[in-house]
Amino acid sequence: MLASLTSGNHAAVLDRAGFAAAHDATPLPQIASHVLRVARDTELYAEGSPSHHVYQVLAGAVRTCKLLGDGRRQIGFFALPGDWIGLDAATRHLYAAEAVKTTVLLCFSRRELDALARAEPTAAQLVQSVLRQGLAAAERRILMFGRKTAMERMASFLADMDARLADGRGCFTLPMARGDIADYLGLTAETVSRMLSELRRRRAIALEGTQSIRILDRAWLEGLSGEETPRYSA
Amino acid sequence: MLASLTSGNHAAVLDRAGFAAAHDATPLPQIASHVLRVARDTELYAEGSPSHHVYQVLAGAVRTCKLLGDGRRQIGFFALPGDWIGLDAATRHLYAAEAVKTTVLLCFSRRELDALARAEPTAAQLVQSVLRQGLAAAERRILMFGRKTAMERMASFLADMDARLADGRGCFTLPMARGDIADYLGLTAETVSRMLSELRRRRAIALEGTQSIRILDRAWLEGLSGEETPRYSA
DNA sequence: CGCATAGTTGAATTCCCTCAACTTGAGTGG
DNA sequence: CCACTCAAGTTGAGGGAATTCAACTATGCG
Repeated sequence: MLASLTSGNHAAVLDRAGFAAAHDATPLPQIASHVLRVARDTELYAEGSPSHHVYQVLAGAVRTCKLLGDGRRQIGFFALPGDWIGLDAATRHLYAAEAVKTTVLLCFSRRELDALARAEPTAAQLVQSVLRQGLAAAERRILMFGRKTAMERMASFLADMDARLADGRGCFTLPMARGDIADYLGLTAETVSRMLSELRRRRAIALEGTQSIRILDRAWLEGLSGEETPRYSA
Repeated sequence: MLASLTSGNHAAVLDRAGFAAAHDATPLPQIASHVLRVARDTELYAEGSPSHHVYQVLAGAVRTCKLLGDGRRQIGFFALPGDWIGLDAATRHLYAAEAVKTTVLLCFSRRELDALARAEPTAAQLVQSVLRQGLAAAERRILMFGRKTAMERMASFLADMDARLADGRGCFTLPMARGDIADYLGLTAETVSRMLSELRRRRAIALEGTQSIRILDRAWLEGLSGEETPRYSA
């Protein structure tokens, strides 16, 4: 069942021993799943490959990405613990999925999930909800790409990461490198570096090493990220 | 029922007379709907407003858009005949929706649609499929925004419009103005105009008036749009 | 400790935006 | 039907934000 998944990459399938504990994390305990541990830069599935499995991240981080002919790369999104991957594909994956660092995932059979969704309205609603959230995230990103400057993109990214992985005191460790952030934001690694330096100079953030970030001035950062047009307030 | 929808804009609600014919166009004949005719620039719903209705375009065109504080505008997508609008919102609309020109729509109650989706697996699957297609479109756009040049964006846009509204001989009439295209592609109206002129000079397209376009060299156009990395070919 | 990779900083370039002038075209009323 | 008007579109010149290219500095791993 996992042959197609493991072939061509270095994914290691854990046995069902370490399965029970992790299993509680998913709201779909009815159908079979495997826990998967994959190393940094391992490809979960290729761009354009048929969609046989769906994953939920338990630990680590995954990037979805797409390449243009000349090597330009775009990262679709970063999946962090709790996030789903591969649910968007109807039959084939538009983007590839790769582990940003050592990552643990739950792997579901797409066919079983579809069957469950047909039989169980609750499961169908879960799928619908995940899709809707993905669409909302994509739409926010479209605004960001179309109309935001490099600094505004950086601020939006940091605000997002702060919301998704901060410890409560505004501290978090980025799982991904500068180049990944650049390809996610539609910038270059140099520009990302410049923006981070600029933010540090203005005391909006503090950097410890290259991956650890502390948000010092969240209000200013969110102001920078541009969002603010509640024409509707009912 | 339609009070909340018509208040604050100039939408005119047609009576149920012209309803039967249009009704056949939707795959959801089980639940109540109204046919709506709205004038150019009419707002269907505002950015951030609660999501009470869902629409399907029968004729005309709708743009979804979002404004930043300083007036920068981003268009999310253009809904053409057959397309759904407002299904992406969980509770509130992220983007506003406005008619690009005189437009006829089918209007469904969100509550009824949700109820139907809960009761009828077929309806749930339709919703899921619309969401998935929307997500796929958004992901293509993310790639476009992140990594494509002005000319590549223009070529992608023309290829998309060609696929969605051409008459078979590569002729179609754009429903939207240059400024709308610009805000859709994350460019300025001037740049859109320059790219179109450039494409005409290179004999890739022919312009008749400002809205009518004929694709002359589809292959070259699609090459320009950048997509071409089938790493996977099974 | 030394090497390789990742990150930072600077200088020059490029692509697109801004601003401005001009042209086209659609709609209106004489 | 034509002239008028105003919005929309086109084209050019100049400027700015982000990229590219290159050098240098950290960082982490054997």
